[in-house]
Amino acid sequence: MKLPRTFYRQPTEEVAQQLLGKFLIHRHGATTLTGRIVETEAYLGPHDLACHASKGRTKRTEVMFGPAGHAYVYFIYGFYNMLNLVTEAKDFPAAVLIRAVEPVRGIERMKQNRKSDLLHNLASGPGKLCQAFAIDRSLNGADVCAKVLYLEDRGEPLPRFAATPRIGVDYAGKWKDKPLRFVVRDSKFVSKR
DNA sequence: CAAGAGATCATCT
DNA sequence: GATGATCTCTTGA
Repeated sequence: MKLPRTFYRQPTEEVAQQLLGKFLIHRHGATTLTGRIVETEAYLGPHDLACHASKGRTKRTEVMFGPAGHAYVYFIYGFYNMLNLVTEAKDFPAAVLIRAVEPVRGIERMKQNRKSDLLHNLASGPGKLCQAFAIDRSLNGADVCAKVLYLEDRGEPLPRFAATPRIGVDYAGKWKDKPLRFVVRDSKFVSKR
C-alpha cells in the first residue's frame, strides 16, 4: 500500500526510522524503478544546524516549509541531486534524506544510468541513488502521495537498524554528532562508513 | 587500502 | 566570490 500523507506528518526522526524497509518507486516513462530503503537521515528543522532550513526560508528551502509528503530535491557539488521527503506540519521545515536503497526492479535501467554493473554500487549513496533512479530537480516539489514518485509499505516488519552521526555535516557544530542517520543492519547496500 | 584532489554549478553573501 | 547533506579516480605504501 502507498504511504499516505499522514505518515509523513509524524515527527521527522520517527519517519526516518519507519522508512527503512519501505519501497521507493519512480515511474519513469515506460520504466518502473523500485528500491528497498536501507539508509536515511533526519533533518529536524530550523534549530538543526545541519538542516538547510536553519539558514531561513529561501527559494531553495521553500519546499521544506510546505506540507508533508512532497519531494525536496536539490543539486549539490555541481554534480549530484539529493532526494528528501518533507515531513511534519506545514510551515515547519524538516525532511528525511534518502541515502541508499537496495535495487529491486528496473535494475538494467539503473545499470545504464549509473554506468556500472555492480549491484551494490547502483544506489548505495544519495547521489548514486538519484542517478540510478533518474531523479533530478524537475521532481522538486513533487507530491509523493501521487503516481510518479511515491513510497510503498509491502508489509515487511521494521528491519533491525543502527543509528550513527550524519555524513558530511562537520560544519553543524553540536548537531554534527547527533545520531540521526539510520542504517539497516547487515545490508550490503548502505553507503560506506 | 587510505587519503586526497578534482569535477562543476545553483544558491546565498 | 565562496561553498557544499558527493563520488570517482589517482596516488603511494
